[in-house]
Amino acid sequence: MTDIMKRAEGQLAALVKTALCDAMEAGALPQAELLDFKVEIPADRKNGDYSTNIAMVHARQFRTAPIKIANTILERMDLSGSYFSHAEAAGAGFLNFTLSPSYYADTLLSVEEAGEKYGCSDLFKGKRALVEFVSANPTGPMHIGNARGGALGDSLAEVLSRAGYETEREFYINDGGNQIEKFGLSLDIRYRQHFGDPVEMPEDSYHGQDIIDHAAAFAEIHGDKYLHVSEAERRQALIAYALPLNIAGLERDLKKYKITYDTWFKESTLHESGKAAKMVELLTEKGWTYELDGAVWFKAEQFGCEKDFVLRRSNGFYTYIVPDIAYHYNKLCERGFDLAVDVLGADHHGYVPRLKAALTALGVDAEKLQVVLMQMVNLVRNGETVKLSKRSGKAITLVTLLDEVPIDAARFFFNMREANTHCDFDLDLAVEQSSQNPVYYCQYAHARICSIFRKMEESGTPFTGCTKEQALLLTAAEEKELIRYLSTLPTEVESAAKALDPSRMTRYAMELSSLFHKFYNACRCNVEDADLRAARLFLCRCTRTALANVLGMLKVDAPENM
RNA sequence: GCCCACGUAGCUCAGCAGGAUAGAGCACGAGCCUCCUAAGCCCGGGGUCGCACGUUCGAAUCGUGUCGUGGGUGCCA
Repeated sequence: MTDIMKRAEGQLAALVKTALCDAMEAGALPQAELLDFKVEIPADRKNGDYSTNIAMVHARQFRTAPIKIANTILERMDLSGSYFSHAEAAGAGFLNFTLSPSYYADTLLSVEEAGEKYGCSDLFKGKRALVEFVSANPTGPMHIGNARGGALGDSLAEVLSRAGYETEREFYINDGGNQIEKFGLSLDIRYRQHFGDPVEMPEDSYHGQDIIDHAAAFAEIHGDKYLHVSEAERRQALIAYALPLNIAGLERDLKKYKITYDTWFKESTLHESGKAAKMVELLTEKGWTYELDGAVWFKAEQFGCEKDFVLRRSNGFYTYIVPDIAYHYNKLCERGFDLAVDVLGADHHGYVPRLKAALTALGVDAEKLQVVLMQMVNLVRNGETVKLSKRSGKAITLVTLLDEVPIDAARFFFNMREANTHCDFDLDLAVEQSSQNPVYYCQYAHARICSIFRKMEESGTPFTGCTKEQALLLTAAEEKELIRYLSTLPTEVESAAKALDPSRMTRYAMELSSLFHKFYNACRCNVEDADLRAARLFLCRCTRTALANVLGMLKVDAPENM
C-alpha cells in the first residue's frame, strides 16, 4: 500500500538535505553538522502546501542569516520527478513548497486501490494489543460513564487494528472482593424482607430496584427454603443465582451498543487459581514487601510512589490491587500482549502508578501498560445538568440513554472529545436531526455522494472509472483541498493509534465532510465534459470510501439515503 | 498539606515533538436552490490563549511560581 503523503514528505526532506550538503561541499556554506529540522503543513495556505524550517534551524551553525541559507538551498534544488512543482524562500527563512498535480492524482489512485483498507497502516504489524474497557461492576446496571468508556474503548480497539495491531477486546468482571460481598448482603436482606422480615438495608448496600427483583425472582423459584440455612450459604446461593444474570445483562446491553468482546475475564479465576496470592509471594521473594501491624505492605516508595501500600490486610484478605496486579501480569507475561490498554475513569488515576510500580517490581515492562483516563460525563438537557433519571430517580443508565438517543449519535458524541477532558453530553442535540448535529453532518455527506451516483445512473452517464490523465483535471481549490485531506488519513490513523485517541477520527470525519460539502457547492459533477465528469465522480467515490472507513471505525452507520 | 488533569471567542472545544496575522462548531446578523439532497454553502462581528516570571531568533505550545475548577491522597474498589 502506498502512502502518497509520506512519500512526498520523504522526498521533501531528502531534497533540502541533499541541496544543503551540496552547498557545503561546494563551499557555498561552511562545513557544519546537520541538525534535525521539521517538514510541516503551514497553518496559512498562502505559505504553500508544505514548509520546512531547515534554514532557520541551521542559522547558528552556519553563522548565516536564515533567509540567505534558504536561498542557497533553493538554488541547488531540483524538483523534477518529485511531488513538488514549486519552491520558494519566505518570511524569516522558511522554505515553502507547492504540491504538483500528480500528487493529487496519485492520492486518488491510491485510495481506489486500497478501497475499504484505505487508512490502514502496518505501523504496528506483528504486535498484539488488548483493550480492556467498560469492565462495569457486575452488581448492577451500567451508568453513563460506562457509555463513554464503551464508545471510547471500542473505537480505540478499531483504530489500533487499523494501525496494524492484532487487537482483542476484553471485559474484566469484578466478581471478587468487597462489592460482591455487598451484593450478597443486599440480596440477602431483600430476600428476607420478601418474606416479611423487618430487617433494614444498611446505608452502603445496593438499594436499586434490580436487587429487589432478583430477590423476588429467587424467592419465586426456591420459596422460603433459604431462610432456614446459614447466612453464608444463603448469600452464596443468591449470588450464584443473580450474578450470571447480571453478567448476561451486561453482555446483552453492550451488544445493543454494538460492542462485543473477545473475552470476559473473571477476577474470581485469579483467586481460585492462586495467582493473586502468587503475586504477593513473588514480591516477597524479591524483597519488596514487609509486615507492619499484621498487614503485608509493598515498598512502593522505592518505585517512585508517594507511599507504600497494603497488599494483604491484617484480616488476611488481599486488597483490590492484588488481583489487579495478577490480572495485568497475566495480560503482559502469560498472554504476552505487546500493549495492554485500560480505559478507566479519571477517579482511578492515583491507582495507575501503584499498579505500574508493582508490575515493575515483578520485572514486567510497565510501559506496555497504557491507561486512558477519561473524565466524567456531564449530561445536559435544556441547557441544564441532568443528574438523575426522571423515571426512576436513579442515575441514568446506559440502557435508558439508548432509549432516548440513537446509538450512532451516542457513539459519535462520546468520541468527539479527548478522553481527558470533561464531556458535556447534550441530550437535545444528540437527537436533533438538523445541521447542528455533527453526526448527521457526516452522514449527510455520505448520503449526498451516494445520491450523486444514483442520479448519474438514472441519467445514463454512470461512473465507469477514471484514468490518471483524467484525474489530473482536478485543479480547483476545493478539489485540491479535499484530495489533500484524503491523503492524510493513513497518517491520522497512525497518530490516533499512537496517542490512543479515537476522537481524532471523529474530527477527521467532520473535517472531511466539511471539505466535501464545500467541494459540492463549488463544483458540479454532472458536467458536459466527460473527462472532467469522470474525474469529479472519482473524487466523490474516493471521499465516500474514506468517509465510510472512518465512520466504520466509530461504528457509525454510513447511510445511502437520508 | 501533598500528587495529577484541566483553564484558548458569549457557549462547547481543536491547535501544544516551539514557527509566519491563534482556529472550528454552536449562538447572533446578512446572502445563495429554473441546476447532482438547503440535514448544505457563503460573508460578518467577536480573543490579555487564567496570571506572572524564565528559556530563545521566536512561546497558546517548554520550565518555575501563582490563582481557579475537578479528581486523587483507605488495611474501599
